[in-house]
Amino acid sequence: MMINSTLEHSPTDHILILSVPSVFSLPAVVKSHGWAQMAPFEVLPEDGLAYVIRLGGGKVIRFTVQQAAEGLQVEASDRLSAAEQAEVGEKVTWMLGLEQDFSEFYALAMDEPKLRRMVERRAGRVLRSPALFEDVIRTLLTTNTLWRHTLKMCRELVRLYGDAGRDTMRAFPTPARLAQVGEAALREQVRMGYRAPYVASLAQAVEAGAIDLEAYKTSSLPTPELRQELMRIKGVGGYAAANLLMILGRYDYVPVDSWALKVVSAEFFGGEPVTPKQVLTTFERWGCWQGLAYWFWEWKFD
DNA sequence: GGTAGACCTGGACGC
DNA sequence: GCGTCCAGGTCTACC
Repeated sequence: MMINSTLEHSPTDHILILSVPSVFSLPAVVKSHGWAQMAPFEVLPEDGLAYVIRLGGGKVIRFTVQQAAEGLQVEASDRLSAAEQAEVGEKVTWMLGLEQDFSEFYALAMDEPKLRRMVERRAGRVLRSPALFEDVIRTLLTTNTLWRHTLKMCRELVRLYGDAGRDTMRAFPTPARLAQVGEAALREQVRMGYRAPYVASLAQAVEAGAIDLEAYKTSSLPTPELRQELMRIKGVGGYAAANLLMILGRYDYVPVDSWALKVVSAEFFGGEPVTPKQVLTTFERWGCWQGLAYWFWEWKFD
């Protein structure tokens, strides 16, 4: 797919400057959720970001992103051709959600004390992987396990099956590679457990062209229908679908997990146990922004 | 539409 | 060292 890149100029053949929206914060994107802790992402000092990417031509590079006075400075580990610079610019634009506008939500959120701080922090964008395939896999790895296990599975996936670049850098594995690796190896080497068949079958479907995840980025489907499409992927239930919809810039659903039950209980129900339905009802009033309102709510439980 | 049980891993805990 | 329990979403079968 094509994202309108905000590439402003390239001072050298490995440094790009991207223009950013007037309301934007790189630290807010980096801290938006746990993706920045997952390989091959890396959090840099002062909330910069590094990522190892496999470009369309197969070249594997590492790039860093830092917020600078003139915009975002993207520095690659290798010299890039003009086409590669454009590709990196396009990917970073998508990953940081530079095309998104939150002014409508901010206007509503400023009237809610529990959301005012996120507006002041210029938050709202959630960090994305360059390809939706990668975000679906990451999301599958977050389900039904502890965070440290999620991080371990992702790290092993990249270490064992990611394409190698210079030094020790490795990119996230391609669908083709994971399709070839297969379920048994994912189960035994990555310790994915019952998630292994889900990851293997998704990789095979993407590789065979049976599912076009990238098309979802620009899909004109209404959100409920897009949600149904996502939930046709084995292993993607209500929570995972809502999470992926947020990544796709659709905020009509709240990703209800055990944490949501806990914080909503503490915040709105005096600590009494709540059902997923009660969580959804609590944020219903935020309409097409309810996912964001939930995600950036200033929980007293935090 | 709602519910129960199985699916896995890895850490904590008791013996 | 071994066994048991628990946390964490989704799937499937069943009502």
